[in-house]
Amino acid sequence: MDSIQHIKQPAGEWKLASDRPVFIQIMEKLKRDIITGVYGPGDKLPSVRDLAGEAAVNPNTMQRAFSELEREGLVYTKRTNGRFITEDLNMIEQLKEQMALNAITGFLNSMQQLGFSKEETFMLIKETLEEETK
Amino acid sequence: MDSIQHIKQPAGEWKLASDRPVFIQIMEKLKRDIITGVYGPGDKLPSVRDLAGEAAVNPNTMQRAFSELEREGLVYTKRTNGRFITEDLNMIEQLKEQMALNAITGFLNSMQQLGFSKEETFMLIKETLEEETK
DNA sequence: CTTACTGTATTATTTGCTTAATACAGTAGT
DNA sequence: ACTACTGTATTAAGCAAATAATACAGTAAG
Repeated sequence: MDSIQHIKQPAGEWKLASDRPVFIQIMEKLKRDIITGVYGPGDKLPSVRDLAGEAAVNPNTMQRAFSELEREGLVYTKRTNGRFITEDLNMIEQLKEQMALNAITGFLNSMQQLGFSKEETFMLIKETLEEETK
Repeated sequence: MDSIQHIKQPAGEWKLASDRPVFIQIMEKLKRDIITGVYGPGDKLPSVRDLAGEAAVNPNTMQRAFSELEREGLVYTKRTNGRFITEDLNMIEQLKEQMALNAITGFLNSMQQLGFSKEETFMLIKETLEEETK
């Protein structure tokens, strides 16, 4: 068994922008990966160094993102063994609902600030979705 | 006529977050104010110093926001006299459409990244709007 | 002309994010 | 036991954003 090593899915790209703190963008991506099941409950995560290399950031930056995620309870650490996704299914579900709610209210607020009424916003969304389905 | 001075609407609050560059947030707010008509085409804007005081930021930061807006053509400067909103109605309309499009596509992307289908997203928006109207 | 206001420019300092280069203690597999 | 891997900590450096304190030239109003 000389280490085929269960290579995990690259889990999408890491396209990190420079207009916001990188460690926050990393947190957001990892949250999405948890929500969408790229990483399942209890799964072991790649090491800080590996992920840092994959995302082309400094290990310290990746470490910081994980520290925050751990503070929020989404991952936990086995001392010198590795990091794992929480097994609290409820927490994951709540995370998904909360992020969706944030996206929705944020969007509606933005549109309101631009002067669009609820009806107008609704119609624009409807049209956009219909066009994309074509 | 001793200057009642046409005191403009405070144009909303300045709630600036610390997770993104302040000068960008200022630009966004001013764009919204242009779009929604808080500042009309050709209107004279308050001075850099006044706005900086109102927003509780350094005059340099406000100046930077304006420099960028001017680079984009949304405002223009009369040397030592003041700054004015563009009179190009077309440009303002395009700005509104582009910001709306950004909000919409950004939102739809976010929801997709969270694992929601177009149908689910549509239903969630619909429900949210219906609840708010109650 | 004088005064008070414009936008603009300059220099210095601080703060937060990121990178870099190490180092250390504990664990797993051989 | 040895080796390779964990997470973690430390120190130094660089960078961009923001603040602060000025200064200057042109305009408008008295």
